[in-house]
Amino acid sequence: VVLWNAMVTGYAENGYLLQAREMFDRMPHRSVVSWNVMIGVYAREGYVTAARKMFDCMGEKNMTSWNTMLAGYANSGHLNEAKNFFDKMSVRDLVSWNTMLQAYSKSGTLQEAEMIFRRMPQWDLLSWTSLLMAYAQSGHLQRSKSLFDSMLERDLHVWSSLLNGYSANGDLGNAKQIFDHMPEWNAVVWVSMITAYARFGLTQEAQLMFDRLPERNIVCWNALVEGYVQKGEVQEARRVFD
RNA sequence: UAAACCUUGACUACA
Repeated sequence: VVLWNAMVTGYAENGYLLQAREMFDRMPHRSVVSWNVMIGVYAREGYVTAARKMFDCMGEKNMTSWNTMLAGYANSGHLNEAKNFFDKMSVRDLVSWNTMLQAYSKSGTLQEAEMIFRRMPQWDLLSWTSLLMAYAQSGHLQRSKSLFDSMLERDLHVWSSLLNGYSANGDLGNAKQIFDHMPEWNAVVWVSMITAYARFGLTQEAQLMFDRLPERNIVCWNALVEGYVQKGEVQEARRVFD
């Protein structure tokens, strides 16, 4: 059964939704995980209704089944369904709470996010990061900063969320400072920084950043080109593009 | 048997 599950997952991850389903149907025996996989697959591909059907059809459910379905609603923008579903859950673990918290953070409803955060029985790094994100995205930069300062554990996601709050709100000075104080960098934070410069017209700063990039992926290039385009420096954009 | 399969977090654009 484990091997079958792995196969189904493998098909789905490579975009072969139909083959995944066919595999699932052909399985001689299905475990809870098999059903969970299919629910996740459908939800991720945007077929939330199909996912829900599977969820209702399956017999024994575990925590992951509920969380997968919840995430399906949350990540496809069905915030109300997510909330209803969440309220119906008789048992909620940290993942359930984090999923709901992130859904609210992403949707910019800061108050709901805070409410969830307060109601949670426990927190982990993801919970704190999500709240930080909620503050950052809604422009409450001082709050995100003090939250950051109170955090003992900080991984790249935490740094990146803080940085992105500054850059998205045009506080380039602080963004740069955070960037310079980071213990390590990856493509995401570079792009965040480049985008910020580009968006606010500092194309030469963006270019400088870009030149310092250790590794460049397509997203980095897009960010730089976009900056030139927005400023109307079409020939520069073209140069980069070529 | 804390060994193999499933669920939650950061960046650009496009859609």
